[in-house]
Amino acid sequence: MNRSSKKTCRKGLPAVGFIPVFPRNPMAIFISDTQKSICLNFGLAEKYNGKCNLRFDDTNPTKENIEYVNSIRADVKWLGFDWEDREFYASDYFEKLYELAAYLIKKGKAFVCDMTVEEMAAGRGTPTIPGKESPWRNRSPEENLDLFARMRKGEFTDGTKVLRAKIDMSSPNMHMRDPVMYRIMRANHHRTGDKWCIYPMYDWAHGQSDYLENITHSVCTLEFEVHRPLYDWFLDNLDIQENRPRQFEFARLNLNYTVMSKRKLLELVEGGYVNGWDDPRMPTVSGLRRRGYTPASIRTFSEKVGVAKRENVIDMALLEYCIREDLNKNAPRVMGVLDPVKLVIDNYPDDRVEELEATRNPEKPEEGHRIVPFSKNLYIERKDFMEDPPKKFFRLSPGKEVRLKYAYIIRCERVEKDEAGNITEIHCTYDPQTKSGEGSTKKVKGTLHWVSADHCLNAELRLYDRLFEVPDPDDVAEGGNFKDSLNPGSLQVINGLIEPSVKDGVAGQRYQFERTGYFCIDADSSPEKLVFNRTVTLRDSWAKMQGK
RNA sequence: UGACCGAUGGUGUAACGGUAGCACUACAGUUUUUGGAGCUGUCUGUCCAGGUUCGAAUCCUGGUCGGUCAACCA
Repeated sequence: MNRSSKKTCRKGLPAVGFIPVFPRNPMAIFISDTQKSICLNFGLAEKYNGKCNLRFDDTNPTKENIEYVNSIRADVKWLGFDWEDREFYASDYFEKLYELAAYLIKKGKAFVCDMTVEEMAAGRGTPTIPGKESPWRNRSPEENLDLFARMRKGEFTDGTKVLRAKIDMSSPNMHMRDPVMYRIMRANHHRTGDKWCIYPMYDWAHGQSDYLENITHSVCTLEFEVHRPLYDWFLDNLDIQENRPRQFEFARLNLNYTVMSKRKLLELVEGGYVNGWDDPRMPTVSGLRRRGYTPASIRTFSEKVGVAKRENVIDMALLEYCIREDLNKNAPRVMGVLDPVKLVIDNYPDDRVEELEATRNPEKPEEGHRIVPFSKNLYIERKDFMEDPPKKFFRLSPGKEVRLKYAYIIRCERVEKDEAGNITEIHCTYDPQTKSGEGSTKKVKGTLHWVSADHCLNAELRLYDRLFEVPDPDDVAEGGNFKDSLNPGSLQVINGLIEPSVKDGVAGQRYQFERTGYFCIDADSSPEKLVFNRTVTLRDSWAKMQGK
């Protein structure tokens, strides 16, 4: 937002409501413009004590359908916004828009034009060359009114006539060169059925719908900036003085390591590079939802991103920060081993099983604890053991001690290997004096997560990573394609072992797998086959150190 | 070769004409039964040139760079 629009906001809202406006028809809400716009609109309304309407600008029946509307509605609701009973459609106003158009015709400000699409394109000129006036431009208001009425009645075939605003064919702003207001289009509309065979264009319907809804701030993305003079022209020529809506523009959101254009996203979906619009790698609301993002994290993200008119590229790290911040506070902890290696505690009784108390969430002590079974045979993370460790490796290695989280301190005595030299079993001894919570003062540098071999659950783990390997996939070399930089490792499916407490989790339940990352149960999961999506890893300063 | 819009650390975003702040990132220290989280600190910025002014990120002029606009799409 620029200075003046900000000032307008600060002054408070004249009377009622905010914004509205919905693009129609994405298969999914993209976080780039629609989501940002939703958060912005509803956020502003909240902040300035206004109201935000939800309006679908359904002016083109060939490009809209009820599923689009429903998916937008579901996503907005999921984000946590409530438009109460203020769900509107431009099609609610078709009759009024028709009357307003007739008003302009009577004033000599609009005319019916018989040019073909090609003729019109040819006569439009270019930004530097003025266009030519339509030969039909000077029909009388009476004739125009009659023709317009007959357009509505269906007396003309599709594409043979349009209603145009009479403005200025030599304007440097192409949108002011007698823009089309209505076209003839015999298409079934998802709300008005076959009642109409003429449909208003966006520019015509939009501002007038804002006016009819008493909108004060109509917010849209930057590319509509050049439409604003037309937006205002309609209001002026309709002689609207009171309660004039005003259009404000903001820059859409760009994120690195992904693409944001609908066309490219569609290409990824149709080419099978991802599994649909709600693939957890997609920058869509439904994708992020499935990935495990919370509505709160997306709203926080939208706030942190800010609003301005300059082009911007937001670092994916900010999005990740927002979800980690939320999940750290709210996700219950659980232990899960992604790449298991067997660990045997030689001095632990064969048939003994201890039920250990493990903190559910250290950020919320009031949530108490869960029970985790501990026994002689365990699995730990393969990378938590090194036979020949570098310095500063605080994990397990021969002769060294670590704590098994919530359990005991153990010492590695020896390892077994297969013929290829891979470690198959790590043999340890435990110190019975060091049980968690029993006051042992013995300190060790490292703490490992683990699962009990006889009690753990198998689970499919879908490890997601950024979709592209480069920050700006759109920046392609000659002859290249944005898909060239697709990250082949953006989805890795593995089998992991998880502590038994997750067995009753339902789809959508989020956890922190201690020391590894945040995961949520996918919709594909079942009691027979658990499936988790990795939302985001934990920050890993050890990995970072090693990377250097 | 037109019109419109924009330009503040690596990335975003603030600052009635009056101390350039906040967040993310990065780095360092501290703490820790998650190498997580927390806490403390550090680095890096007003596109350029003129002008107005006691004083300019802010106002003016001219450049430079970037974006947008020529569907019966939205």
